[in-house]
Amino acid sequence: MSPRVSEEHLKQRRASILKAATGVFIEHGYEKTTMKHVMDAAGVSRGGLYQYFSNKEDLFEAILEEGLNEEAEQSLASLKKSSTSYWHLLMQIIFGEDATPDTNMDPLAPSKLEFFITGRNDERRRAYGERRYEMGLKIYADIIKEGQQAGEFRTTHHADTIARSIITFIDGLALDHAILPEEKVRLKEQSELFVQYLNYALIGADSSS
Amino acid sequence: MSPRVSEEHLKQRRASILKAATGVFIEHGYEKTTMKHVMDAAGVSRGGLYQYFSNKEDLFEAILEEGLNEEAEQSLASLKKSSTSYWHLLMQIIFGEDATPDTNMDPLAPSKLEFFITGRNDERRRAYGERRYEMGLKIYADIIKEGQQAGEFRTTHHADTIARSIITFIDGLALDHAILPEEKVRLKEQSELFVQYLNYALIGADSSS
DNA sequence: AATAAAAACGACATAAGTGTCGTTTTGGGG
DNA sequence: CCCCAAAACGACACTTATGTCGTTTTTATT
Repeated sequence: MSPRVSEEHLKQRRASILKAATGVFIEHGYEKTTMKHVMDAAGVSRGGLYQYFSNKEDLFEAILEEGLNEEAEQSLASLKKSSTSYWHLLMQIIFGEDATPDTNMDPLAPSKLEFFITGRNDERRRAYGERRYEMGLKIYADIIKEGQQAGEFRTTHHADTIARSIITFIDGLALDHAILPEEKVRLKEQSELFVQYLNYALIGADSSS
Repeated sequence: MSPRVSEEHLKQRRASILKAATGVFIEHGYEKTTMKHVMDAAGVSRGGLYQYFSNKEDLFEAILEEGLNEEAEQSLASLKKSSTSYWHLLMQIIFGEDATPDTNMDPLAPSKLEFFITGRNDERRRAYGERRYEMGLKIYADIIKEGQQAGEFRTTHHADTIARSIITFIDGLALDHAILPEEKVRLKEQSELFVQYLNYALIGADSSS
């Protein structure tokens, strides 16, 4: 009675599968990728793959979960550097470290949209999507509320409504970006305009930065 | 040599299939519906169905095309009643006849999103999506430009960028609405906030209507 | 080295959907 | 009333993906 098998290097294998799978999902999208694709990309057999993940949905959720952890860390890190202002903090969370609209997007975003849209009639998937939405919503809403309490943001609008609008806008951009070629979306211009919008809703002045 | 078969009642059958298919797509979404579903819903045999539509994609595009015609008519009709103002016209096109944000959404919208997202790697589908995007864009952009030329709208922003943002916002709402339950999206509140901003961006005043 | 637990493998049985094609039915013209 | 083109049918062959399961290979412990 001793754990005769390998140790925590199961983690490595699992991670390697997850990494390969991520690449596959990025390339083919959620619906179109098959376990075969993942097997080939990860260099693992059918049985081997199923030992770690019982199906595609399970696999994809594992990837989502990973991303969630990273995000959580990052936003926490940002929060700690929030010395400047709530506005800057908000920009950081939306646009990343440099707090400025750029042309980068999560390459997995299209697959995520697929995952939730095509699964919208599935009880479980729907509930999962809602949980994630709530989490994202809370992050934005909390900051806005704090900013309002600190007097930095005006209280003309409900923090909640504005937070929802942020998500809606980001989702819209992700969607358009998934479907249309780079040139047609104009990520940067639209983001800048959106920042102005936020500035208008939160501060009221006309200088966005 | 005489057209021995039925006459324009082919149209009726085609229309009836299309109608049934629309219902199926609304219920199951694009990816999940099968030709079998449509066959059953339309009360037509496999061979019969394939006589009218060579596959699911063909079928769905036929539905899209139908909608496009209706839209074109409607927006044209609206255009003719544009006596009031460009602002009102814009609101009408975005929110429909009564020009006010409500809670209604195209029930087929989720399936449309699916169709274009899952097909984003398909040359043909992608091109089709882009064409539709351009069409929508043009409608908004033209009105905004006209409004600017007429002096009703200010020219602070490119009409094009604003038009793109309108589409992005609508897409975002459609996406969230597809995934989340009614209560969580807050269609109305979000739309009202967006309208306020549009008003601000196009006119500058703070009274939205 | 021996060994045993379990990790990895891959063939297989199953399931589901697709598009075709030969046959049957139908309806309008002769 | 007959006829035949084509409309409608539905069985079929094919394809593709899934998840399981008995077998083989590792690998850490003894």
